[in-house]
Amino acid sequence: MHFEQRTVTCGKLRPEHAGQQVVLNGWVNARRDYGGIIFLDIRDRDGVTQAVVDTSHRADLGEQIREVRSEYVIWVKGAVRMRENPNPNISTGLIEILADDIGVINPADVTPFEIVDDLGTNEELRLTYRYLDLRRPILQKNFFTRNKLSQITHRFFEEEGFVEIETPVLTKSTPEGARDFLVPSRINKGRFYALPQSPQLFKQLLMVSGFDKYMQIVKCFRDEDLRADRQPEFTQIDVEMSFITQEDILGLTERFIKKAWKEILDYDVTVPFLRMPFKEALERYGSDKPDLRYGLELTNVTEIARSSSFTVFSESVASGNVVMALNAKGCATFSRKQIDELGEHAKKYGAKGLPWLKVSGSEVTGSFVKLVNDAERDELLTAMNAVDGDLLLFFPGEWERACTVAGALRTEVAKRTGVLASVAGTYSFHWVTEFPLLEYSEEESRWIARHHPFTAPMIDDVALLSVDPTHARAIAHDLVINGYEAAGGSVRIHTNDVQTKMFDLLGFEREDADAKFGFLLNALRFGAPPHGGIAFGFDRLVMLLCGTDNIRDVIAFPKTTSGLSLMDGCPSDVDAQQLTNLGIALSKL
RNA sequence: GGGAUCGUAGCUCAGCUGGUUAGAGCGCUGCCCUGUCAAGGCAGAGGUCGCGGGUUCGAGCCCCGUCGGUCCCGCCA
Repeated sequence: MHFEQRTVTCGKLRPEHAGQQVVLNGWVNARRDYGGIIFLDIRDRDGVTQAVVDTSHRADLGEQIREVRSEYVIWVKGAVRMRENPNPNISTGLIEILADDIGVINPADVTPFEIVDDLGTNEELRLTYRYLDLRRPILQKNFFTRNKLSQITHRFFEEEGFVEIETPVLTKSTPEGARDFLVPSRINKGRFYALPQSPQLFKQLLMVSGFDKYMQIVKCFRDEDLRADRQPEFTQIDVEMSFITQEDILGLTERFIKKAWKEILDYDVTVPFLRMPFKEALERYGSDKPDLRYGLELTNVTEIARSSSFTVFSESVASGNVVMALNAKGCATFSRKQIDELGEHAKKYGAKGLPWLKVSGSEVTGSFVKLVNDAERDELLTAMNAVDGDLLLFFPGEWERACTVAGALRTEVAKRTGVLASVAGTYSFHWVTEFPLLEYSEEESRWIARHHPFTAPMIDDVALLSVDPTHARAIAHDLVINGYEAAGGSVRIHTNDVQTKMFDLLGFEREDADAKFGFLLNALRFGAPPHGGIAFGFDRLVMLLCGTDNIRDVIAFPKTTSGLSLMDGCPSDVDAQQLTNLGIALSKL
């Protein structure tokens, strides 16, 4: 079809262009037809410009655009002129194009949903027609932000002396950590590549090679269940550096985040970030990635509970557990039903119940108020700074579990009371450090690495490894932004003997460790420099910068929470011949 | 692996304790209209109530199964 090529995009024209002859190309955003005069809003990625077809100006044009409807691709030629009635809502609202000529480049069927920003359409349909969903300006904006962060990242790390090196996508399956996506090998039947969960070992090997400072914006793959902020394939900014201490990694990260927030949001980030040991984060906020934009801190009331006449408390403490507590400020107005809902929420996180007290005027009521004497009751109130109107929630249980449940309720209370909404548009950045190196897996009856098995223990805690591994801390660091784990990393083990010891501790037989990680253990024998690094969740950073809590809003073609792509229908069946070539037979499902 | 919730017109939804011909707004189609930008007026088309089975005289509604979306727990070194 004939079309005249644009001379300008749809967001550029301003009053100073009045009188100029221009050509626009784009999609019809809206048609407003008055018979003798027809308005067409033309949209491209740059904006929207109004074109006017005036039949008193060109009598034939009305017929020419008779069929033109929303989402037709058209061209319009005409002169820029000032509007009689300006539209303050769009950047080109002061001007319009008086059409001298106009033509259809490509017609469009009626779209399954309207291409507007405030769309109520369900995500299922949007993902099926993702290419139409992506026409919406609000979504396009996210991808311009994503691109901007990508460019800033490359620029920043290059200026800091980093070299970007690509690591393999077809790699070796490793037993620790997330489930791998497997790729069958045709040439080596019965054997499989794994898609990388992260380039962890490769970047460490690059340090052994002497590249000193490596970075990569890289796709990673984890075959685990999805969430609002988790996709099976996602993008990381992967960073590793040599001859450094943890301080160097934290400092570098702070400079990077400060630059990104400044350039994209013109937001001044204060550095250095607050640092909080893992234990403190759990104890005060009930999470290893707490949202510090608001308070609502927890209180540990274990010592008061120890001698409580409320046996749920005293027996919990007697068995070595704790009692954590949350003062839900101003929530005494919650109905019995609302408190029950909080109880249900607590149960999801493994709580058995949710003891509570309510302070209304001089009266204290609650689920266990009759079981404790006034002195103990007042002691609890004092410890928690309770005043009239407060609702107090209690969480007896094993320390980490109790803290986690309390933390989940802290978030829930912040949501319900509007505290969370009140901090929208603000940011809190902090480090969580001193993570436990190991945790005991009841399921596997062995120690497993909390971060990963290549994380170095804190110098002070090396001696603990052989006597009290539970309390050994790692030189690890998570960057938390608004309650999201935005980045995580560590200083790595760089000697063969410590790495061997670590594998011993994790219950690997020597032969087994050699078979799985022998290449790393070998590399550490040939002069590995001390090194460490960090990996940023690129998609999550973009989410935060775009102000969305849905990771699918910043990934062009995402999967649903069951791992399907509704648009192209993957994963899909394959031909029997393909399976034969790979030496694969499917068992009955 | 588990829990919650949703699926009715192209879209967003309503549809009572099961009861005649399943409704509304937007969109769509046609006509009218020269200053709108959520245009307006008039008229009209459009439904296998996700799918399969069951209960019942009768099912959008109840039961069982199944597919799919979303959110969460487990999981995510």
